[in-house]
Amino acid sequence: MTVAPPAPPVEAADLEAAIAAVRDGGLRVTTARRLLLEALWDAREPLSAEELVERLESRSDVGSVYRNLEALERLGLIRHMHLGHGPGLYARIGLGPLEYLLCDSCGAHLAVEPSELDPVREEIRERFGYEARFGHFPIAGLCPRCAEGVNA
Amino acid sequence: MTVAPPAPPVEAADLEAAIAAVRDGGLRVTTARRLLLEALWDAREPLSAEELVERLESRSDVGSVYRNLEALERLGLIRHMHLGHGPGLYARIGLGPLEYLLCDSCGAHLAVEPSELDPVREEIRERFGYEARFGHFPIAGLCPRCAEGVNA
DNA sequence: TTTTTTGCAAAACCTTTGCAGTTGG
DNA sequence: CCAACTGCAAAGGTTTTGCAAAAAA
Repeated sequence: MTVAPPAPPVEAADLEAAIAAVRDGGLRVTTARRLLLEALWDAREPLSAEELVERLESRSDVGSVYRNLEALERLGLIRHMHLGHGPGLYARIGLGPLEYLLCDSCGAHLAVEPSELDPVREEIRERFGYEARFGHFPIAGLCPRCAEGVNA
Repeated sequence: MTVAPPAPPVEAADLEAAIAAVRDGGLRVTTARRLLLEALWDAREPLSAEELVERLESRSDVGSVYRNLEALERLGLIRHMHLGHGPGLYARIGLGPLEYLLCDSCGAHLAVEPSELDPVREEIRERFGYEARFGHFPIAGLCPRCAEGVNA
């Protein structure tokens, strides 16, 4: 699981477009890849490699899934994120809001449009020169509910 | 490795104070714990469990080190953070700046005082109600150098 | 003595890799 | 046909856990 997306993201409109992008990328369109793409394009939220394997009903294996996830990410068709501890989660580019806030205490996470975080990003850019991105590692902290509670 | 510090942080002024805090916390002051505390109090930067074991010169083992790190964190004497992939890093409360910005591309990280991030935190609190903390999971993105480069 | 803690070893969890056989183009 | 890809199985890195022996109070 590499850290930075090695290619500019590509939002494939649908499964067909994604398959075409695989072919255009010089990769072969195999059964394992087609099924993985289907699972990713059907998903309503980011999924772990293991969850994806389950959805493949043993028509592929973990090793191949990881290799293919990496390949698809290199093509810029999908991305992965780390919402707290636990396995990395994968999603097609274009699935829902793209950036996250995570609660360290209860694990809840809030998905938001990047534009909503632009003021925050701007503040960070001005002060530190960093171009912050919260789609891979989220903003961590306490959600409103937990911030009320006993927790510090 | 739990996510949220289960006790209010305690800045132990020195090793003696830390040892006292362990005793006051109802835990026994064992050789393994004393050595671990020494390593943590000698450290100039956050260390992984494995690095700590090395510094213990086989006078303790990984299992005990993890158990004791968890215990010390529960007491609020130390904390841990995740700077990118790789092992978690542990540091005594009070060691250097407390919050981080991490570069997704080159892995460099910038440690800053919490007060420097207060405006950012404020922005986030106003918009989302989250109380953001960047001492456990850092702000991720691109550092000034990498933001210049080819990388997106 | 009693309870906590240790060291060791095994396992759990997530991910990567080597390899020989299979498949897409 | 042949390079790319697959499934399997083994291993890698990090962290957790069971247990009998050891040590703290």
